[in-house]
Amino acid sequence: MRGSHQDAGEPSDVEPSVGDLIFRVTRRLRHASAEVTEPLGLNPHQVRALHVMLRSSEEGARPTTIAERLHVAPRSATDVIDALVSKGLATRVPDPSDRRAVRIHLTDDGRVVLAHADEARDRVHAEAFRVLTEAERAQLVALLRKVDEAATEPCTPH
Amino acid sequence: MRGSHQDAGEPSDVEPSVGDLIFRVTRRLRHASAEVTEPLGLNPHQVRALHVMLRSSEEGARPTTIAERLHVAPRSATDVIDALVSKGLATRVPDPSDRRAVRIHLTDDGRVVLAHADEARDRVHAEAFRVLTEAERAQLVALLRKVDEAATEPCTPH
DNA sequence: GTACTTTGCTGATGTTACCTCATTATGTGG
DNA sequence: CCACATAATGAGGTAACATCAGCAAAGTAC
Repeated sequence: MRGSHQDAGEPSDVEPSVGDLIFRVTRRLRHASAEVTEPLGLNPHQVRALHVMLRSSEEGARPTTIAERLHVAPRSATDVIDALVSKGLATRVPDPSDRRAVRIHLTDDGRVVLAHADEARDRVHAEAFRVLTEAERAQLVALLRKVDEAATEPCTPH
Repeated sequence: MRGSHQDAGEPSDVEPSVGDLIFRVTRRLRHASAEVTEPLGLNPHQVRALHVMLRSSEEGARPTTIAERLHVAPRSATDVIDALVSKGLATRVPDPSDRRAVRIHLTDDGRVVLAHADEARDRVHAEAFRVLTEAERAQLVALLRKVDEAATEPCTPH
C-alpha cells in the first residue's frame, strides 16, 4: 500500500447518491483486496498481468497484449513484466514465430502465487457481500449488469 | 487523465461476480467523471479538497483537515492546496486563533468552478444510471447501503 | 518564566508508476 | 532491396504520493 492513511470517509450527513455509494463500497473493496495481495508482494497491475498470462498459458502473452489489458502504454508493461520476472513469477521466452517478439510465461511459482492472490481476493469480496442474502446478491448483480451493459454498448448514438 | 489508453476491458466470457461487476461499473464512472472535470483543470483530489473548503466556508479549512479527508499525508495536502491557490481557486489566510495555522478559503472563482465540476459529475452519474427505472435505482441504493453499512460498523468482532 | 514536548505547516528529497521519445532488431509490401 | 511498420526496451521526464527535518507557535510542568 502506498499510504498509511486509512479511514472510512466522512460521516456524510446527507443522503448519499447511487454514485457516491458505489464509490464508497468499491473503495473499501479495493483497499481490502490490496491489503491481502500485498503480503504476496503484488500490486493490482501485477496480479492482472499474471491473469493475462494464465489465460494464454499455451503460447504465452505478448508484452503489447499485457499493456492493452492493463490500459497502459506498451513501455509500461515492460516494467510490470520486469517486476514479475525478477520475483520469479514469470519468464521471457523468445517468440518462435517472430524474432522481435517475446512471450511471457507464468512460472510454476507464478501459478501458485496467482492462485493464492485470487483466493484471497475472492475471500475478501465474499466477506464484503456476505450481509446480502442470496436473492439480494442476485438482484445486485442484475442491476449492475444492466448498468454495465448499457455503458458497454453505447446504444445512445447521441 | 494520465494515459491516453482507453478501452472497455475484456469481453469476459465468464459470468462476472458481484465484485468484478462493481469494479467495472465504478471504473467507467471514474473515467467518465475524470473526463468532464479535466477540462476544468482539476483532478479528483483537487475537487475533493474544494469540497472540504466549501463545507467549512465560514472558518476555512485547515490543511491537516484536508489531508484527512483526502486520506493523504499532511504534507501532500500542502501540494494540493498549492495547486488550487496557484489556479486562483483558493486562498491561504492566517488563522486568527492559532498563529501556526492556516485557513484555506474558497475564492469566488473556486466556488464557481466547483459548482461546474459538481454539476458535470452529477450529469455523468445520472447518465450512467439512466438505464435503471426509479424503483431499480432505489433498490440499488438500498443494496449498496446495506453493504456499505455492514462494512462501516464492523459488528463482526471476528 | 524557563524548559520540554507537541502541533502545524512546509522545504528538501526519495520512490513509484506512469509517460514520451529514441534505438535496435525484425518483419513486410512495393 | 528499400521504405516503412512493428516489437521490445533504454533513457529520461513528470505527477503524486511518501518521509524526514526544520521552524514557529502552543501547550504543559515545574
